[in-house]
Amino acid sequence: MARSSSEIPKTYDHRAVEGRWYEEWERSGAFEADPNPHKEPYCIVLPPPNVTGALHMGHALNGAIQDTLVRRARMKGYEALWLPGTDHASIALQNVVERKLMREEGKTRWDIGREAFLERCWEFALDARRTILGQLKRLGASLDWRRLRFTMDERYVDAVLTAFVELYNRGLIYRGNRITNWCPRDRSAISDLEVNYEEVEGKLYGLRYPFADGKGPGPDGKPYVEVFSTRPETMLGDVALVVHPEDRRYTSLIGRRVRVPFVDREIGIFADEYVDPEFGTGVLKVTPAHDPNDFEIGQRLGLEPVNIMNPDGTINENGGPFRGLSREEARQAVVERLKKEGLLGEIRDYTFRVGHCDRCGTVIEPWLSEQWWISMRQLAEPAIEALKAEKIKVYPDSWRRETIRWLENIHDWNVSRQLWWGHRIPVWYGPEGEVVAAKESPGEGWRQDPDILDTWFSSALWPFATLGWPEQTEDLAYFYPTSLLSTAREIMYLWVARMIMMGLHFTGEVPFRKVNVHSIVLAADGTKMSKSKGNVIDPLDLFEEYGTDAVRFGLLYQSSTQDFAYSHERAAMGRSFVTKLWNAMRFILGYPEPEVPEARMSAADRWILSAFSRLCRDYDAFLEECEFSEAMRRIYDFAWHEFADWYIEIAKVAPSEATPRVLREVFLGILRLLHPAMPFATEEMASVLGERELLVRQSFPEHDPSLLDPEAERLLERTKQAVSAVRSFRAETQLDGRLRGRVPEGVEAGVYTALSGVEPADSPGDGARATLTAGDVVVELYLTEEMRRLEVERLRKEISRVEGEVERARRKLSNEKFVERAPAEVVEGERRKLETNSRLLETLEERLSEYLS
RNA sequence: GGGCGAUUAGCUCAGGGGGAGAGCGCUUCCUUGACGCGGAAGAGGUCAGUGGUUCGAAUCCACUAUCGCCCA
Repeated sequence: MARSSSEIPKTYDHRAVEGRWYEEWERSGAFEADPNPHKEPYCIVLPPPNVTGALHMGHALNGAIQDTLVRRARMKGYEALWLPGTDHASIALQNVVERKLMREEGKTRWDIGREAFLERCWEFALDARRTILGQLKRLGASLDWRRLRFTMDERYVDAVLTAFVELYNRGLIYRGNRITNWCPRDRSAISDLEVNYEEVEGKLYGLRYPFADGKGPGPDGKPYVEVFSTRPETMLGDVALVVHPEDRRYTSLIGRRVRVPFVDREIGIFADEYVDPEFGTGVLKVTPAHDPNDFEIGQRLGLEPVNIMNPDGTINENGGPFRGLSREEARQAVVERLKKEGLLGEIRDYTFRVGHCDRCGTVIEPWLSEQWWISMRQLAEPAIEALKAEKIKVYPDSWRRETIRWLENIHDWNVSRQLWWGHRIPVWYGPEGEVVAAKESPGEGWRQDPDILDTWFSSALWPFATLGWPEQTEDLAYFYPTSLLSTAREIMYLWVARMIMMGLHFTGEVPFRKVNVHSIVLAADGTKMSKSKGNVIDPLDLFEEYGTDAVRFGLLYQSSTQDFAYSHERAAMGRSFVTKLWNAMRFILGYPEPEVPEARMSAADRWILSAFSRLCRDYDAFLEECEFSEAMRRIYDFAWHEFADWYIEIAKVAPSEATPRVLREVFLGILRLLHPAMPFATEEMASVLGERELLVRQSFPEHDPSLLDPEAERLLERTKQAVSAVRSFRAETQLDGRLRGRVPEGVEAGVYTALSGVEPADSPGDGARATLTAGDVVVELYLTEEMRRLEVERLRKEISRVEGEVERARRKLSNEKFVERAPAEVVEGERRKLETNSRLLETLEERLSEYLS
């Protein structure tokens, strides 16, 4: 039921509206989607947020993007499913819970044991999940909540175990003793992608290894070999020294033996191509258990690694006198004792890069340990093919090529973690030393592997496991492959590439047809938002202050391929836009609605309908190509600067019989187009306007070519220019009063007269005449005699401007090569410009000479 | 070290071979019955620099500088 405008407040009150509409949408089942043979499917799976934190600006942006696409698809008649879920975030959540445990009870996870610890994790996860899901509702996310998934759900766990067992049985998963990125605090391996390298200012220590073979001093006459290293403590695990085979300085060293101080071990000196003769002394120490390159050298030389460290980063029994010390203490102690024994050489300042744990910041130890690995080469091949063949489109495309590059250089994936919160590896060790992979224990006396899987192993199955895989469900058949995945680029490798590989492996199809890689929302100062910098904006605060739609619009408006700084200013812009629309609605409510059958349309009516129809076409195309920023710019511009600034003004002063209908129709069209991006405010406005059906269920406006009317558009364009010319004239001359003038040719007379306020007249009488130019329109105003001098001045200025135009076109056209090689329409355009400007110039000069005579 | 991207109005950003655009900010005017979270009219850019390709370059190419982000 429509209300009259006087009862409606001047501003839209988001606080009173948003919650109500979300409930209404949910109640009416607007977000529910099920296999429907009469409709085309459209499906997006929500990148599952971690159950560790709250909604941040990145979630808000990505949510706005996905919601816009899903709501649009729904309105376009697709069976559109946006599937919600959350991720258990193994290492991240475990870290949070461990810290909490330490803070509140002073205990570690080992103090309370695996079972009790997992209980705490569950408690925390369920609680955090409630928070973040509630926040997604605040965002307006049109998710089908009946289908909520969690990576630790029973069914999901089954999918994870099924996938592991299948890969294992195909020989794609193997166990290997290799160098891993070890986090001593977590006491777990982590993946390459979870290591952050940072530059640190450190030292390079000269370490001296005395000869132990009794063959006298080295080529430099010294009784030892000096080697430079940033990590003296690792010498305890040295198994060899190496020099470059072509390094003449050291040829005589090859084959000799030296003593490793403190641990009573003699090691040989070998040749290996890996050595950089330019670095340090050109001699390298080899510690295979604590460096990936050394590990490889050790293998080439056939030497047993010596592991000197415990899982917690302390020195183990192989470290001789340093046993029990931490890495840092051991370094100090080794250096001191070397010094005492005269085995310490030069110490230099040295900057190098050290890996830190992505989650807890601890310095990563490259450490030899037994882990489960997935061979990636075979899995990557089909993914590379699919990306090359563009079976998956990526926006922007540069990320498709980046992902291919990464896949082409892929390393095997370490999937085991020595953590507790997550999917326990379904490998069982039998009493006779058997090893099998199975979802359940093969029987009495079998022991399950204590490790769990990398979180990304389970996330890699997300697009199909959420739809029921490994069962061949109706959902899976209907909604898979999904339509699109929207994500931040920082997880392209970590997650997206792996979903593609796993999707192709387990279902034979790509998991999604499109990938949208969205920008990063930076803080107002242009740097990354971070808690430590204190520049984080909480989207919930913005929702509260400006309204959710305003924030969403602001985000989409700035979301192109570049990262962007988001500030209150953008949200304020969105809010102003909502207010503008709101007041347009109030105007329409108060606008009379005479019932005129077969009402004739004016040129202005045809113009706005034509422009609207073009908007429908362009706006939809931009959304299709994930160009959200451009789409928002278009509709903002149309709604504000065409519809409100001009059409509403025309409706006030020069309406036709059809204007009430067109006014309402176009405005409702704008609301429908905008609904996917700004769901709450548009739904509210449609309701206030008395729409019976919820906007969320209405259809998306389609481009209607029969409404295109280039002639009406040209006519109104000229009329607007003429009106603006008069307004400029008024502002410049400060002539506020009534103006008379001839109605220019080629404009819509009624509109021009009403909006310019120029009273039509046929002649200037005794007075002066002002000649204004507006594009190719000449506007004549009749002025009093006193205005003559002013007009002479104005005319001179105008003439010199137009002369410039004529000169410019003439120069271009006199360039033979231009006429010859430029496209015909460009040349034609210049000719037209020359012609109209010449005519204009003639008119202006005529006027001037009249005045001067 | 390798790769990718950016450098456009005071600020935040679009655009992407054929006369520089938006929002905010700034100036002047407006209590016009949709809207001051507004209206009208303005001011303000050798589109980072240097070469090149082209009839024509802010736009394409190369190099340089500065700043990001990825990967070693």
